[in-house]
Amino acid sequence: MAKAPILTPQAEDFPRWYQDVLAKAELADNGPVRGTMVIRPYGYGLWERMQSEMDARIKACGAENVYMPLFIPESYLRREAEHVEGFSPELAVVTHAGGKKLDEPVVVRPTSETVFGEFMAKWIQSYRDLPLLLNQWANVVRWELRPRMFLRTTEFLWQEGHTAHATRDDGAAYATRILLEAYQDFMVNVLAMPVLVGVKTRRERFAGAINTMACEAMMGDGKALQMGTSHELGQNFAKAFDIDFLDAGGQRQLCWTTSWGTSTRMLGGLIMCHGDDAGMRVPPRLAHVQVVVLLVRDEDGSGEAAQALVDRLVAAGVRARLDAHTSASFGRRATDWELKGVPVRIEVGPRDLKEGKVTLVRRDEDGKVAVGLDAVPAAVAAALLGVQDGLLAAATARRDNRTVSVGTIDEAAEAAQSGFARIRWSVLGEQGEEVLAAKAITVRCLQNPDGTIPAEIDDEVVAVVARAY
RNA sequence: CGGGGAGUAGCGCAGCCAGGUAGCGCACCUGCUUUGGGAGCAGGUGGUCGGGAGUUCGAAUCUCCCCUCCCCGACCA
Repeated sequence: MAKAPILTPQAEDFPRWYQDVLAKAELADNGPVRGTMVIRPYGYGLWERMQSEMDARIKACGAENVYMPLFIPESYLRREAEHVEGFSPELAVVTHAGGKKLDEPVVVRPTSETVFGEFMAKWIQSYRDLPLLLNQWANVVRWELRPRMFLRTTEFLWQEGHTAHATRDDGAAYATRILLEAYQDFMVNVLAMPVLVGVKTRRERFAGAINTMACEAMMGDGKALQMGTSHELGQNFAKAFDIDFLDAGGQRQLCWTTSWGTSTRMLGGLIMCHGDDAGMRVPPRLAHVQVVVLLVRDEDGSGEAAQALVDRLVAAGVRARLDAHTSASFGRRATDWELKGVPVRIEVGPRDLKEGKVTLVRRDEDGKVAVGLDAVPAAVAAALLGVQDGLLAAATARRDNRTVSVGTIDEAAEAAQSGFARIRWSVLGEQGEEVLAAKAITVRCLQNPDGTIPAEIDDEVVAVVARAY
């Protein structure tokens, strides 16, 4: 008798599939306040790995971590006109505290450009203080009208970097460096997501920025997800917060600032990029559980053998975990680990052990292979590399198969129903962008024909358009 | 805010029209048999039926008021 599928099949209802994965892989629950979420241990473990990998890359780019307060005076937001206009509709404002009405309302940070601006102004006096490269890991709140778990929640976790530079070129170079060396490198090499990089159109630009760059990924249903952004803020915030310095010639000058962020949204992107009808598929370099050793049944010393195998793998630097819950059936446990997307599973039972073997299964492929006990560490290492490459190759193939180059706006609208469309920006233009926006299609980024970030918007520049989350 | 639905066990739902003191599936607990692909059988735990008022001998069910949530449209990491 055919069993009902564990998850709603992707082809039947992709959003429903996504919700099913969140619940069945024990990633997150809805919080009690609309738009909030409770991140469960398995989901949070993935976020911690993301933090760890991203943090190392950010520090390699020279930035240091700080912590700024959750509460911001409302007046700060008002100092930068575009910024307040962009964010005021989604602010959470505290008007009462300590049992009385506050003289000045306090906003819960939606992002921290303003507080960083205020304090960078204090800390920067001389050109010798530049560049000032700061980052923080924090929660922020934006009162979203239509929340979606991980993708758009009222409160989310992120890192936000804020830097100040002596020249426009230096700021632009740093914003680009973060986008490429921290963000793109992490997304491609750890998350196995082949993100596109490019600049945003004026319509899609961050509130208060003079240039916004982004990493854009394609999800399993062909829609786009912005995975991270890096902004040149010009001198807008420097003007608003008096971030200035004395240059080598003793002249007072305004700084050029940047900001850049990636969030728990990446977790949603990871699920929708690699997941299949059996659940998540977590790339090994990210996975906090890279290998699960599944004890089939505890007989004839198989329990001890499984534990010894886990110990050997851990000693070899593999993030391995033992599943010895033999009170649950084999099939149930195998299914549960597949839902969680653990890259490699090793099945240990008396039948194979009798021949000195165990069974190895890759999450990204069908089929199992028998491996001699002594050969397990090498086989695991090879399998982990294989899954990492396999996931990136599959995501890249899908992105390329579902991206078409078109010559007209109508063709772009048609192509964006199932994937990405590439159209010359000189053909589309801001008017064409409005036409597509009416059909819920947006310009995800502008690129050079070879996929690099354009230094200037010339006739060669290509717009990548798609429906987006 | 505009339009459409729904609130009954942890989750998913039936019961409501034709009032009689709450039921099904999953989950959970106990026992036995199982365990190499979502176990089976038996027994069991768990609900002031979103809140309040009213009608009635009696309300999940009928009436009124309130609250909340979800889905579809305009913003966003």
